[in-house]
Amino acid sequence: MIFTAIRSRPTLSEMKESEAADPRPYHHGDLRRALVEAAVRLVEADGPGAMSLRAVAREAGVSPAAPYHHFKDKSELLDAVAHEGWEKLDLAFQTARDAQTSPPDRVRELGVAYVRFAMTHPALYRVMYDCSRDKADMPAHVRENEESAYRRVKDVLISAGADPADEVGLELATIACWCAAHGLAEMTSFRQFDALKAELGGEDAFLRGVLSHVGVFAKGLQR
Amino acid sequence: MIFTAIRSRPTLSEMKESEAADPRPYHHGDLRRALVEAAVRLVEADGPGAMSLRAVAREAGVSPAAPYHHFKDKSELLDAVAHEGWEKLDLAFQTARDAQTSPPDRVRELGVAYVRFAMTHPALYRVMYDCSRDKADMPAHVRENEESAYRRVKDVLISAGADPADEVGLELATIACWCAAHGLAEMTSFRQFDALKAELGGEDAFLRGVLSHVGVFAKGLQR
DNA sequence: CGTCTATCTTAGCGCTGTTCAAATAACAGA
DNA sequence: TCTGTTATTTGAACAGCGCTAAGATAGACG
Repeated sequence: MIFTAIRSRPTLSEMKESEAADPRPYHHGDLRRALVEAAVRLVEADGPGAMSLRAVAREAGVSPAAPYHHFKDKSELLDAVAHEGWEKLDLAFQTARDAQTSPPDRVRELGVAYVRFAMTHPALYRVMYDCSRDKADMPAHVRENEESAYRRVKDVLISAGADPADEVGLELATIACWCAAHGLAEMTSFRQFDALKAELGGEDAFLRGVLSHVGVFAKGLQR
Repeated sequence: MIFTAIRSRPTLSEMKESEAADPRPYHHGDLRRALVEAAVRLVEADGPGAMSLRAVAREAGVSPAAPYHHFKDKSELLDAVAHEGWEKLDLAFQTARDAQTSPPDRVRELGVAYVRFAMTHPALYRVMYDCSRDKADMPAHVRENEESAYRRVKDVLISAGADPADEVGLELATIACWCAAHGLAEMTSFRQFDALKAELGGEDAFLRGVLSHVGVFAKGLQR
């Protein structure tokens, strides 16, 4: 068997003492994890379109049918990829929030961090949004991460002076934040703006320039 | 031949007196047009993912290979679909611009019209953006329409009081407008916000509430 | 009328997502 | 340690996809 050669991984008994997290790694060790990692690798390398289930299986060194015992669908695998993405985004958010900046600036820098994330992981970012958009029946764990990032924006807004009592206003402001950042994230890749970026002296200046038109980014919160 | 039965269309000689626009309609009448229309129909009906070239050919009543004499690629057909979309959007913009509203409100209403378009034609809207995003080598006619819509936003901003001399500022404001509207367009489909929409008394109120956080939408232009 | 060219078809390649029965590896209990 | 059960993986197969190549056909043009 080719397989025993590939699997230079811990056996079940060995795994149990290191990390007994997931149900049970069998033949492969932890194929589910391996598949997600391979998928992320392929998506980031060649774009979401190039990520076929068969290619992922190939990358992981298993047969084309193997993934179907860990994901009912291709879309379920993509959900897992998106999940990974939301976790990375949340990490970027934490870093931005903890940076040494005044609360109002912190709001804007959160926006910049968001857009920067989208630019650093464009394909992953696209998968994240396609997953969120396509399904009314969004899987719980994706929704969870998405809401966690959403809440983080809201928290920064509050710390920047938003009134937590004005629930509706706060909600609208958070959405406006997110909309502007998401919109900007999808636009920055357009070559059209290269000249403008140069004129402003770099990409960050461009981002800040656009975001400063959004009230909450520009001057904290006052409705 | 099945074919002669399907073709109850003007022959070449008949066409020449009505509209001699495109190179030459041969066997089918004007297959190129028929394919684009079929494609738009399929996209709007079943989403962009369901639009296969073969399905389009089937819908138009021709063989799977026929489209390749009018489009070198599937992506080229999608470009044509996107083109159709940008034209529709531009039409919606004209209507919004000509409505009886004060210039500052006109800016916001342009945003609302944009988002409404995206909600009315969600699949078409997605095709439009996927086309714009995917290619650095965006086909000229798509880019053209895109820029026409972009310019329309800028014009409304000027008519609302923006300083045409401040080119950079105007550009940034236009982009901010577009970003917020595009971001909002992609978010409104999220079920998450249904409660909030209800609380605000409808979708339009929700849209205006979010857009009012963007400086240019809220109060015309002052930088 | 014959020739020519654009248009369309038929057939086929390799790829995809997905299903199914059969094989295999790990575990549980004797 | 052997046995049966179950989770995991494979191999083969299906329909559908984008796309190509070669041949048929219909209209345009001399």
